[in-house]
Amino acid sequence: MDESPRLTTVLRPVRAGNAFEETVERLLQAIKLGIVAEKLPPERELAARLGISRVTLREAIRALQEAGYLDVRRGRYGGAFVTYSPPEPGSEDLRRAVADMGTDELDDALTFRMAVECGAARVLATAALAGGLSEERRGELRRRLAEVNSAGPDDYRRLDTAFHLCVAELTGSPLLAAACADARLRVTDLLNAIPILQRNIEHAAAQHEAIVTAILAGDPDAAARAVAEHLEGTAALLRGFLA
Amino acid sequence: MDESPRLTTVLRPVRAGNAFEETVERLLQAIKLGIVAEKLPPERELAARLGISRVTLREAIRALQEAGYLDVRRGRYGGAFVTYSPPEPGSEDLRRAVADMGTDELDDALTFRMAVECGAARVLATAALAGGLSEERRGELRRRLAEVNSAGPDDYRRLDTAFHLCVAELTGSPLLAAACADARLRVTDLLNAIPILQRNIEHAAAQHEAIVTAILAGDPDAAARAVAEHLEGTAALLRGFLA
DNA sequence: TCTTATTGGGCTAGTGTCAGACCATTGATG
DNA sequence: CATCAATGGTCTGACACTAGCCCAATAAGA
Repeated sequence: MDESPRLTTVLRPVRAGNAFEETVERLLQAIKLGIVAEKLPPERELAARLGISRVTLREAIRALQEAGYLDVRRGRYGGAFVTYSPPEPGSEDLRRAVADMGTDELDDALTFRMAVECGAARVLATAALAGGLSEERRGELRRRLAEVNSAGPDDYRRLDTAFHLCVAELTGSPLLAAACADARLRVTDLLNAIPILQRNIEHAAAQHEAIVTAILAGDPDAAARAVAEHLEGTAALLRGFLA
Repeated sequence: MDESPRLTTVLRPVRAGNAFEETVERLLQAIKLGIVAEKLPPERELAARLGISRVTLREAIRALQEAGYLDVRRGRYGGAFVTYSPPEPGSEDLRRAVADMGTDELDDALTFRMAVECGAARVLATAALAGGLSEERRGELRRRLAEVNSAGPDDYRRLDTAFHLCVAELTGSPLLAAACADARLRVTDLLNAIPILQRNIEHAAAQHEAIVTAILAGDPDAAARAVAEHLEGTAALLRGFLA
């Protein structure tokens, strides 16, 4: 920090870029995270969701179409269909992705993710402790866990994302959910560049298990620790590519 | 959540409002938080910081001037001087502020703040544990603590804000610092509506002490617990005005 | 008293973004 | 085979925002 840290923290840019760029970014993230698996919502609805005009949205969609992420078809039952499958990763991709990002930005993203996800798990466990977690919500958490644990290599990233976001969303705080989604998005490209090894999946499964157990048991400290341990594995792997 | 939670989380609005509104909001927050104590930076510099044009910034400044928050003077050594002191709070103000916000939004803001601040404290304590916290940074934390503990009623809010933000900023993650600032901003009006009692200050001082002790000792769980306990006090007070 | 650097005040031309309306295409369904 | 609802494609007028430039005021310092 140059001068007064608080000043640069609060007097930071009010917008990240123009509406077009932000929209492209957002849609790309939704696609890469597998949140929109088949096709985007209709333009009119999507524009309303994103709080932008249809014109701007269409520009973004066209950009993604030209980049090969979408196939747009007209007429009833038409729409913007997702044509994207994560590329086969190689260590060269990862090195390039990390290099594109810069080490400062990477550290920032990883630290941010660590904080918000630990915080979310902690909040959720506290809610469970106080009896504020309905059986229905407990069930959803268990279901997401089972899904990611039984996932094959193709679905793994998507279901892993769904599991992590689920924890944040179950807190009932849209702000917190958005922060966790944002944190995840910032490392998506990096994660996609890491080969998915069966050994890693099994390792992660045990950690996911521990997270859910701690949350359902209403143990905030254990929940945060479990998340921290889980994320530290990924972080260490990524940071290893900086030397 | 209506349908797919993940969809509404990621496909949320890309911008909160127009540039003018966001700028007014941001400046107002900087003023109310006491981050700009005397006067704003020169228009040209401030516009660059906020990533907006000078025209838009000037509109925002004029709005704040007309609302009585700023006194703008021309010429060298001129500028936009802060003319604002937090009003004497009364319980009526608080009830109105809470009512203005709505209980869902309040819960959201409080949950979000709990998560990010606990997360930040946890991250910082972990860094301390790993020896990643220089003596200089430890000193700054202690200094902020001493400042807030020796503050009078007039300076209390400002120094309390500075202390909390300091924890987030010492993690070295701008994203995390911004999230904590944002979380704080969302409850500023409510906090300002609570009368500052000497008893509360002393109570908070002990909790601040516990937070710093846990962080410097490198105990992540204790640090998060201390923050949680501290914030829960405020949250309970605010939530009490909902019945 | 004069100079000068610094700061707010104001203007213009150009671009980005929006809301809303209307057109074109498609495929399921009667 | 004709209809029609849903969806993308296109246009227009209005407003928001920007970059860059120059002017006006002010107070410290020569």
